[in-house]
Amino acid sequence: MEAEFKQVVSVDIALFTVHKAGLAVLLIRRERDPYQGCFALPGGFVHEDKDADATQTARRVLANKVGIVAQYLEQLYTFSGQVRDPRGWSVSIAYYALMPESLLPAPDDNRILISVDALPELPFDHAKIIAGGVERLRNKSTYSTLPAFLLPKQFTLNELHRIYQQVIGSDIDNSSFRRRIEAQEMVTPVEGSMKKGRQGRPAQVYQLSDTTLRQFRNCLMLME
Amino acid sequence: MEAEFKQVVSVDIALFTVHKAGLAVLLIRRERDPYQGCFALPGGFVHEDKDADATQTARRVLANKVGIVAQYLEQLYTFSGQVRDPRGWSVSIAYYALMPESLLPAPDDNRILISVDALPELPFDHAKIIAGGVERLRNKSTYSTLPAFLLPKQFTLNELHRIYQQVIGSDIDNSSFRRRIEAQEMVTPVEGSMKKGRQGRPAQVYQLSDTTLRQFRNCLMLME
DNA sequence: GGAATAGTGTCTCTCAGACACTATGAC
DNA sequence: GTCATAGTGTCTGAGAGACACTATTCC
Repeated sequence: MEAEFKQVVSVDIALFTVHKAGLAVLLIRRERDPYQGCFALPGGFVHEDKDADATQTARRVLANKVGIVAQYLEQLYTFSGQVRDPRGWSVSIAYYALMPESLLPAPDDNRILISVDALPELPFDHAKIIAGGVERLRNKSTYSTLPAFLLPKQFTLNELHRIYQQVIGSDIDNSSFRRRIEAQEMVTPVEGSMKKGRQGRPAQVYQLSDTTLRQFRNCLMLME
Repeated sequence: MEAEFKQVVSVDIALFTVHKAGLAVLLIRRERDPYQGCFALPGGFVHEDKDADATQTARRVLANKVGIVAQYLEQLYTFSGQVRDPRGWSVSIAYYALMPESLLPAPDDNRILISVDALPELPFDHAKIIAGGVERLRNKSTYSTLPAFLLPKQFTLNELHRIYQQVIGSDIDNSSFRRRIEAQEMVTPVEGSMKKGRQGRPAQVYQLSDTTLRQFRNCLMLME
């Protein structure tokens, strides 16, 4: 009786990073049919026995297929229906994740970073997933420090400023940016830590404040 | 081989309306186990043969169990895992919907409206679904005309003002509110249509502008 | 000193909240 | 006229963009 209600459920993840001064997404070559050999988002089936919930599936896929633990992972939308997969009715729970490029394994023949402004044609709903992820990320960037997860844990304000501009794809006034970040106490200075570049004045090093990290965690907790 | 990957997938809907001057959600008495006889959100299994996708499942459930066509329906979050349902590993795609109270069937023994501030204990993840829906609705109310879907298609600005206040649960200055609504061209006046109350000056009748309706539709389309 | 990067001060314009005001109906 | 509801005008303060300015390092 219950068997007739069961569906194939998978998870797909748009992993974003900033690469070559712009927002990019990770694509991997598909090992199996359908679309074997094509580039697509990393994804996999939900396994009742291995995964406590779908978010764990997403973490398992990122660990196995990309070899990372994501700095930030958020559920995006669930796509479903008869036509999205040639194998028939299916459900895909889409996630997006953020990582600094420095913590990603080097791209190779089976794993590439592609600018979100120059995407090839993609199988399933993957183009929609990426578009939705970009929109959510850009939107959240206007009122939170989400792009900080595209940097290592410690960063300077100018690095954060640059990554914001690369995420939203347009310029932000540096002084307005600093005012906003500091007024909302989104970051805390790392005492005694200054970063020297090749030239110029050394910069104060910051990290996300406990308050900010707690907010991101609560925001996800509410839904899990 | 594929059978071991299949999951039970259902849809649950938090249907919001404004009732007794506050935001309320519809609960119906469960006809079957588990939790038979308890009040819970309307929901049902996805049927491959009847539903083109999960949003269609949501519409079918609202039609069958509540007898309505929702003015507004949006996917909220997908809950999954071993522990959320006593029958075992399951997936529930949660939606929220908005309706004017005047278009809902009268409450009875099996169908009640409960203030979101005075919820009883609820089965499954239903408390989380409602909390998530309330948060998304309140959040979207700060920058869109979403609460208009809690009113009939035509309304006066003061009716809209009242429903905003009831949704967010606090007062908004009337003149700021009108400025905002008119500046962003969210509504268009219905020519020659004035609404008389029992007393006082008659009010201009408005409806959501085509631009606004298109925006809501696009926002959903991106994800479907 | 100059070039490069980090960080600040200040002006202006816009917009939201507060709240006093006017307008038009029923009685 | 009063009461009730609809709708407007105006002041003020907070915040964003523009942009000129100072600060600290390497060479």
